[in-house]
Order: sequence, then C-alpha cells, then structure tokens
Amino acid sequence: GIEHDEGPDIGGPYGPYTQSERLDLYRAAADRLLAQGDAYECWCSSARLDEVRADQQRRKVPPGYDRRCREEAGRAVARKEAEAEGRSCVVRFKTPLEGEVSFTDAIHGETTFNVATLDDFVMLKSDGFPTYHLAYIVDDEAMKITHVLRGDEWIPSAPRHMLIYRALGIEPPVIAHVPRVLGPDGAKLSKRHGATSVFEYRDQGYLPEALFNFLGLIGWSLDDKTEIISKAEFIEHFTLDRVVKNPAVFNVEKLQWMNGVYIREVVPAEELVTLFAERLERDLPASIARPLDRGLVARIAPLIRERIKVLSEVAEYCDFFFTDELHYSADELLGKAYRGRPAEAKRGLEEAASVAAEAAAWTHEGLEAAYRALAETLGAKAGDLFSLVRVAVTGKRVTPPLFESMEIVGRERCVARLRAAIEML
RNA sequence: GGCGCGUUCGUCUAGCGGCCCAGGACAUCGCCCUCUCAAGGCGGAGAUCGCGGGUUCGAAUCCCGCACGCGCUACCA
Repeated sequence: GIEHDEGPDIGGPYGPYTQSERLDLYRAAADRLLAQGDAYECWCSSARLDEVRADQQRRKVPPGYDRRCREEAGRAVARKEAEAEGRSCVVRFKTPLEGEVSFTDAIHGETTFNVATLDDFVMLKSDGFPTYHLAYIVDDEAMKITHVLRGDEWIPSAPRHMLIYRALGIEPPVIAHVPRVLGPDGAKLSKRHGATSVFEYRDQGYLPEALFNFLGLIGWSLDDKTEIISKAEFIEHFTLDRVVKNPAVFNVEKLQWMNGVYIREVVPAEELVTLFAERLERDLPASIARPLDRGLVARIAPLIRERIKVLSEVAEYCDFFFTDELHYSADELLGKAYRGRPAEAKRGLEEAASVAAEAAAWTHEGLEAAYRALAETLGAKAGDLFSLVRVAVTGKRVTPPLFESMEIVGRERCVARLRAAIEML
C-alpha cells in the first residue's frame, strides 16, 4: 500500500526513469569531473586489479586501487596495453590524498571521515554505465530529490558521495541511514526464515495495513505505548529523529498478533466479507460451486473474525458451512467424554436430532436453551453433549460457536448431519 | 588487515542527568470468563540498561577505554 509519486512504471515530470536512457547525463557529469581534474581515466585490466587486490590481501594491507593511472606516466603505459588488447577505460574519482569530509546524517548526526582511507573508486564503467555512486547523485539532482533514506550499510560510502557533491557543486539532500531488519537468528533476512518478499506475506493472508503498521514500528515509534497506528497517522507524525540506530530482528509473532487485531478490530465488516470471500474462493475445495454466496459469507464473518490471525486460516475454520461432505472418525466424534460408550453417544445424538427437528424457533438462543435442557434430562454435562453435536454438525472439534453455526447451517442440514453421525455409530 | 556502525526484558521498543531499584507491546506462565477454539479481563515471571573507568550531590542517560556483534572494503547495489 505504499505508492510512489513517479517512476518508470507510472511516468512523471522528471523522466526518463530508466538508467539506460540517461547515459548521456552520467557521461556529461563524468566529463565535467575529468575536465576539472577531479577524475581520471583508468585503463587497468580487471586481471591486474585482481592481482593488486590479492597481493594487498597477502600483505595484510588495506585493499584498494593502487592509483597507477592517477598520474600521467602510469596512465600512458596502461593505456597502450589496453588499446593493444582492445579494452576501453573506466572513469575513477580522484580522491584527495588527505583531509576530512563530514556530513550530517538525519539519524546518526554529524559524522567525519578521513579521506586517506578512501581509494579512487569507479564512477563510470567501461560499458558507459555509471556505478551507483555517480548514478544516484546525478539522478537525484536532476529529479529534485530532497531526502535520501537508505540502509546503514551505505554509511561507509557516504564520504565518497560528499566528495562528488562537492566537486559537482551540488548541495547534498537530507541524508539518513536507517537500520536494517534482521532475521530471527540475527543474520540478514533471507529465504531461510521464510518470507523475504512482501508477496509471501500477502499470500499467507497478512493485510497490507497490518504489515505497514508493523514495519513502521520497526525502528521507529510514536511514543511509549502506541502499537496500532494508521498510515495517515503515521504520515502525520513520522520524523527521522525518532528512528532508532540499531538493527531490529523481525518478530513474526508480533506481526501475527497485529494482523489479528486488524482483522477483528480495524477492518470494516463489509471489507472483511470481501476479503474472506476471495480467500475462500481460492482455498475451498474445487468441488464447491463458485462464486460463493456473499450473504452466507457475511453471516459467517463475525463468527470467525475474532478467531483467526491470518487469512489463510479462514477455510479450515468454516468449510462445513459450504459443503455437506464432512470427514471425521468415530473416535473424533466420541472424543474423550464418550470414548468407549458409543451407545450413550448414539442416544444423545438421537435426542439431539429430535430437538433440532422440533425446535420451535431456529435461533441460536433457542437452540442453546433446548440443548442445555436436553443435557440435563440425559444427565450429561452440557459441554460433553455440545462437543458431540459439534463434531456431528461441523466435522471437527474446534469450530466457531456451535449454536450460531447451527443457525447458519440450517435446520434441515443439521438434522441430516446428526442422523449421519448416528448412522456412523 | 583497514575503516565504520551498533549495544535497554527472548523480540520490538520508551527513556535524551534526578519522575527509572527502568515503562509499554509481542511471546511466555497463572487465574477468571467460557459449548470447543479464540477474543477479553486480572495477575506473574522476565533487563546487574554489554564491561571497566571517569565527570556529577546524582548516570541507562555525558566523556574515555575495552569487549562483542554487524557492515563496508567490486567496472554490485
């Protein structure tokens, strides 16, 4: 539910938005830097670069480009080799050999780096495409971007960016490095932990609003107690200075709880009916005719909305409303209460069927009263009798409230199902 | 190897010098409610605020050092 204002897919006033269509812009910026003496062409082969790196590693020396092409002499040699081999060059930034760069991060505050630890990084690749460092700065300037928010793994690159901004005479935008979201094991989110894509959460039945709320509260908080917050409130209150600096572990259990809250308390009833109907049409056995009866779904919704946390649970909770094909065993039917006493169970079911057949009004209140009375005359515990009826009518031991369910299933089908249970015993 | 970032209950977080022998939420445990399951109500357990020094009458909050974790160190982003 996060919408962007412009982009390659929806257009906008600052296109083109595709990098391959903006190559001239990057080239122009690189040329300007070249002309100013803030950049130089590097003709070194990747094979040589690999060697240099391997050697540095061996000598336990900080890795980085050895600047052979930084001076005219070295560059001439490299160029000759390259041209003989038909290779072209890259453009590297000519990082000052000493001094400091500092910038203010909206979350981390003022940070200063010693430029001596920076090497001469590539800005324009030999295929004419820019690296991220050049690309985002050129694009953001052209597209009038005001804020750059990115993962904090980018912090070490920021001083390079400051050097480019300075050389290009661009006023840097607000920059903020946000902490990252980790998997339960403290490592970065990956397939191992299941869902790494928002679509997986959508498929499991998490609502966009809930996921938005949850993600919004990872690394940011409104105060010391707010947990449920709408997108509108979020937009109204969000400030970068309340973003935390430390990484967060993705707590799926809390997401689950929050999704449950949205299902039972936040999403409007009519909307929920649509959501449930769509989900049921997808999850219920193909043998059940589509489209599903929305009126029926609407009656069921209030019964299950407070018992599920994710939409994927809906079908297993209420399939018996849609089909008469119930699958349960005699063991399940008898349960603990009637184990070894099928005759008693049978008697109870027979009486229950009569009560159902003869009940004056087919309402859950009336049914409940009648069944409580029946339990008493049978000398059975109400709960035990109800469980018996529950399995007979729904095919399972865990269901929405029994009498409300029976009211919806209807008298005829309930009686038929009770008789089927008796038959089975 | 170098550079950088981070460190409050299991997890997400509040806290920005005294209101904190640290508050809320999820999870967990117990009780209540109850036709099952949930939901709900009440209550409990759970953090020597990474460690060690300072500064101060007073530090989770300020300063320094260390430890640990993570990141970056590509003609990737």
